[in-house]
Amino acid sequence: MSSENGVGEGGAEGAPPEQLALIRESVRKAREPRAKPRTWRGAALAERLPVARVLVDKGVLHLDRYFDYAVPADLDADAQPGVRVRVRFGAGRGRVREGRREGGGLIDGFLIERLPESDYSGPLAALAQVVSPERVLGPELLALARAVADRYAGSLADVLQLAVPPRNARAEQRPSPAPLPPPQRPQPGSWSRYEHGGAFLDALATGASPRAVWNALPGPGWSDELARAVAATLASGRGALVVVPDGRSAARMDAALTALLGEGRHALLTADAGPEKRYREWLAVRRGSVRAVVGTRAAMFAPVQDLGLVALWDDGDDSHSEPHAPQPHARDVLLLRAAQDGCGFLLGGWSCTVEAAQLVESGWARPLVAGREQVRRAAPLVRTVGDLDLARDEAARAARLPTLAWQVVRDALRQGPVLVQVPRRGYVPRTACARCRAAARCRHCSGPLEARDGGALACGWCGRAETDWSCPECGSVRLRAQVVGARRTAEEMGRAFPAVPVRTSGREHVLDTVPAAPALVVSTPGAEPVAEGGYAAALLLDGWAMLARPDLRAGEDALRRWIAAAALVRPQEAGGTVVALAEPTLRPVQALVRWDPVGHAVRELAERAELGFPPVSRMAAVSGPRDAVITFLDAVELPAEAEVLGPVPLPVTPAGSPRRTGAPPPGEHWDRALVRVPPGRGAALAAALKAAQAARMARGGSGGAAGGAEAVRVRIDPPDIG
DNA sequence: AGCACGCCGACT
DNA sequence: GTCGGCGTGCTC
Repeated sequence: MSSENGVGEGGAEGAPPEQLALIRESVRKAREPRAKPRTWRGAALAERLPVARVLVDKGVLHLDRYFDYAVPADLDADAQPGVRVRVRFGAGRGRVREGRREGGGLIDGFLIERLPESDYSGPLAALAQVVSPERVLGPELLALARAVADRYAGSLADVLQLAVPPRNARAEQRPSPAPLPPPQRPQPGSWSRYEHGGAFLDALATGASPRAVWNALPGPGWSDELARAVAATLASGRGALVVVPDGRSAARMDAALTALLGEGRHALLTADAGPEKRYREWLAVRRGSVRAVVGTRAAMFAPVQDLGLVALWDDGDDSHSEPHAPQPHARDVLLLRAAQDGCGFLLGGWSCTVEAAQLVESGWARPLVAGREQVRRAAPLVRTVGDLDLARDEAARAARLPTLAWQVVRDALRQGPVLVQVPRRGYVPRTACARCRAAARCRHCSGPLEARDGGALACGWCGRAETDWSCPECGSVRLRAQVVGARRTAEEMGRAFPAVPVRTSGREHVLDTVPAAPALVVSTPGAEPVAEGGYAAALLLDGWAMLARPDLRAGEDALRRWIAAAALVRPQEAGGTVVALAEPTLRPVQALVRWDPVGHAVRELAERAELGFPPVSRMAAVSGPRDAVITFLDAVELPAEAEVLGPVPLPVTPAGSPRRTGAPPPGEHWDRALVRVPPGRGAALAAALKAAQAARMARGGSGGAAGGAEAVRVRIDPPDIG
């Protein structure tokens, strides 16, 4: 103490400033030995590899790096790479109490690796605890999580929270069953309906890693076909992973796999199993007891050993998009896995997304499709009712149901159940051409035009006003915001066919299946029950509502939902008919009539490339209070080719409305800017945004999600961008 | 987010 | 000469 004072004062009086700084520096140095023993002095350290590199489980970006801890001798055996640990973290420099340095509270982390020494110059704190010796985080999963974090400008800790389920001691105690030997390779089954179906299975069975975009034929065959792809992969001695959008399709896959391979060869990872069961299944996969996995979104990270195939069903379903930070999409996570592990890849659905088309277009994946003859045999007859038909249809005005629709339903009800697809509430379109219903777009950046307060028209992306709009498709200068009362129509349908039972399936009550008996089954998109023997007919009532949405995906989404309903209808040769209330001149409607979702996706892709839309270019959204967004954009060192659109005000969330991820907190005024980069620059964009985010966190900006007024949210691949 | 550090003004 | 304000930066 007195020596400190002596050094500080004796030389400081009247000394020039540089010398003062020098003296302060030496004071600091003089103190170091007391506050920082160079090696940790508590219990004895592990003899070999006494340093543990730890990922501290805090999602904050500037903490997205490893910290070194000393390994006490008594934890040496358990402290292996991949285990969960607890460490003291935070609390500034820490205090010295009873000869030990103590930091702040205990927090969780993962032990990444053991090292002979640390490159950290300070003293190391000791691992406080090895939570359990179970090595949950293997090198492959770590590398995947790292890649996902980079791809989405997020933190490794956030991704690991999605990838590794919470620990459950009881599940860990139970030993997993012994692995079964590989099964026989399966027969091709209905894969023979596809042009290269048999070859695809052969490739998997012989240990190759084919990559395909599979346009599945309508009907119930898909789950058995996917199961055969899994079986072929298992037969090669490798593991397989199938991700499906919801619990119902997971249950179908579960049944198909059990039918083909029996019990015990696959794990089912879905959200509705309890935490213990879920962790037990996950552990069985991680330990190598089970080589095949079927599951919903979270299963995309399942640590399948020696992965030979990743498969995704219906990638256009938005439940494949993870709502938690950094909001990765199952398709992209599986793409990263395929790239990392060099495994097979299968992207399948009845319809086709633009992203799927891009994988084929770029040559990365091969198309796996059926010939026209097979399509004709499997698909129902599709008929449309457009404006012209309605105008000529006197009866429709009285009954509020087009004559054609009424006739088809009446006839079909003699043969079996009829599906009626009605739009979900909340599909409120913005602006579209009043004549041809093409979405109204900004002439500068092709963003969606929105009606502002007072009726002025402005771009939802770049904010530029539009005073002189005319439709580029048909030249009309009139706009409209369309509203459809299809729900009412569906109710009235029940009255139109009073002798027939009406069943409904929607958000609250989702029916899984309906019997083959005649019935009207009214359902919102995505909740359609499967009918035993197929529906005799389907009526699609949501044409305008879906197509007039300002979303980039409006056409693709509408087509996907129509096809999802129509695929449950019997083939045309068995009398199956679909009536769509939609303008037959519109592109998605034509694609439905011709049953050509792939052609539709390919044309959409070409258009997106031309307009600079994702997925051909990559976009990121930056949202938050206007000033924060502007400051942030000022600070980011964007790649040279990046283009910033906006910021523009986001709609204010009304108080009491359901909380949506990405939406501003109720009552707050937020802005959003979009940043767009050309193909190939996505990684650079993500890196730049992440760096800027980390910098602003460190600079005393308040934390991310925790209600900080200054924080901005960064989202790569924002959905609903207009 | 915490929390300790350090550099400034008011006080016994 | 010492106490305590808050602004700044680190957490192995």
